[in-house]
Amino acid sequence: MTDEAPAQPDDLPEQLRIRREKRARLLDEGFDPYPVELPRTHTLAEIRRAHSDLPPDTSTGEVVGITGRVMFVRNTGKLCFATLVEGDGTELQAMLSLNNVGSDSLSAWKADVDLGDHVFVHGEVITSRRGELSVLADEWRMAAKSLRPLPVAHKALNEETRIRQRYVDLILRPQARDTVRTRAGVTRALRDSFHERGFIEVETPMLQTLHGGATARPFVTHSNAMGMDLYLRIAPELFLKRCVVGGIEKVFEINRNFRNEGSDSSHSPEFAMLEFYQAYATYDSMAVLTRELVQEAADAVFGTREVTLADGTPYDLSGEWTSLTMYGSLSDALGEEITPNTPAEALHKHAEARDLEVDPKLGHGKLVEELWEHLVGQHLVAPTFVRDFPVETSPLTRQHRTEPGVAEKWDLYVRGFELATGYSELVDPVVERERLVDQAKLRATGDDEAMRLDEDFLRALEYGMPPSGGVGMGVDRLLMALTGLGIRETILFPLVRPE
RNA sequence: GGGCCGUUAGCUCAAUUGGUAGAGCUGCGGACUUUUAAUCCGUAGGUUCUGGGUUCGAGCCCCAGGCGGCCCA
Repeated sequence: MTDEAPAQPDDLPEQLRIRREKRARLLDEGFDPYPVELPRTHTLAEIRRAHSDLPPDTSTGEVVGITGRVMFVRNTGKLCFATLVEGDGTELQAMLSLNNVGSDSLSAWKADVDLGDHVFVHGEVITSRRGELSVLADEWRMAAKSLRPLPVAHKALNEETRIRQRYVDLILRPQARDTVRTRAGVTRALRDSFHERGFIEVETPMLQTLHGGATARPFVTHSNAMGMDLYLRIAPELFLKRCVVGGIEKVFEINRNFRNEGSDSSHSPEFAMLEFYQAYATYDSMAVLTRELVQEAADAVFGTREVTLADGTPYDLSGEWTSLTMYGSLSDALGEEITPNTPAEALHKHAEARDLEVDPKLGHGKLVEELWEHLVGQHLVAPTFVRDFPVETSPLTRQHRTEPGVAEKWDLYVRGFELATGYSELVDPVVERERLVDQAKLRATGDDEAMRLDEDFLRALEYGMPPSGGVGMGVDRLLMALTGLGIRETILFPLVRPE
């Protein structure tokens, strides 16, 4: 007798112990609770499709073998009903009668089958007297015994359990299943849209010796073989630009980024990112392409650009989307003109006047963005492009062709959050080096989100990158925009602390 | 990082001022050959997140911690 022994069946909660006993009893009686193969002839959906309009109390003469998870059981003395469900949520009723399966088999059904078990049922397709399409069993077998009771099907599971045990969420909640399919439909639609336009999909490194392409803290890991630290990428940008240098003039990547930050309703430490670049495009043409991508995804998944969000409210993604400028809309919000020449002190006073706490060390560019986000961005509901950002916070973006002090960069806002960002890319290697040297200085003063100077990236630019447009769009956020769900619902298995 | 709220049976939730921890569903036993979250009768199920403290007595009050949610930075 040892204290360290793993939990014995006797120590388990009653309902878990009983299911283990049922499993053991099946084995004792010579029935495999987890058989390798079962003679399934039809999916439940196939039977529903083939017999969609049978009147009540009909016998079809068609004999089938079906499988499904038992979600409801209604046992009576000599006639048992069970609702079977398959993975996509299709339900079909199984009926087991004393006359057709015999008393031993019917008793075994009542004794051994629990909610959540996978079962195989062989029999004739019929409708019950109430008209329910059913398979009237002449034989049943356990397909996979479930050892854990399912949570009550008609009460909402709490959010933590839904995320920690997504498999249970998927079993119980149709919307959890729908979200998986919607997400797959969206990534497929994105790829289709790119392929139709002649873009090539690439996969660039996630393990990087130098992180770059965004301002964010990276996750650091270590390569034993190389004897050096490596970074999980915070963005694919610098590699995709190397692709454009190399002549892949329409290129995209859909893959994971990692940022060493906390999570909330719109942030996750790992998130799916779409980036795409096109030679001889500008931030104007890329804005059009971005809108088309979102609209085509809505078409493909929902068949409409006027989508319905999870809370039932409509959201219109159709037509042209409005544009405004960052400085212009911020000036309107403050009631005073703000330009790239407005001193940081004046911006700090505006922040103070509005009880917006900001780091006193922030310079002009970050202050403008903070103020704009707070006063304008988070209130934008309809899809809106906000254009022409401060140059100093946009180190990879080309200076505006006519407006001094701003960069040809837009952010796309949807329902108050940033969905995508687009640039006319900075391709002059000399200017790019100056910008990255400035970032390195910021880094030296303690800004650990500032960019690193990537000599190989600069070398690539020195070979000549054609004028290009580029866009990054959060795929999880695209799902949020289309469905109204939080980011932790759009990600199948979000990061959670261990229990 | 800060503030607030939550954490109780397999699941969803109660529990008055600090005084024997309850319900529904689930489970278990029984009845029932047309049910639809079947119904009816009976019955079991608890380290109240963890560790300290106050008290005659703590699910409840105090301290520290874990996990989660919301708001703020």
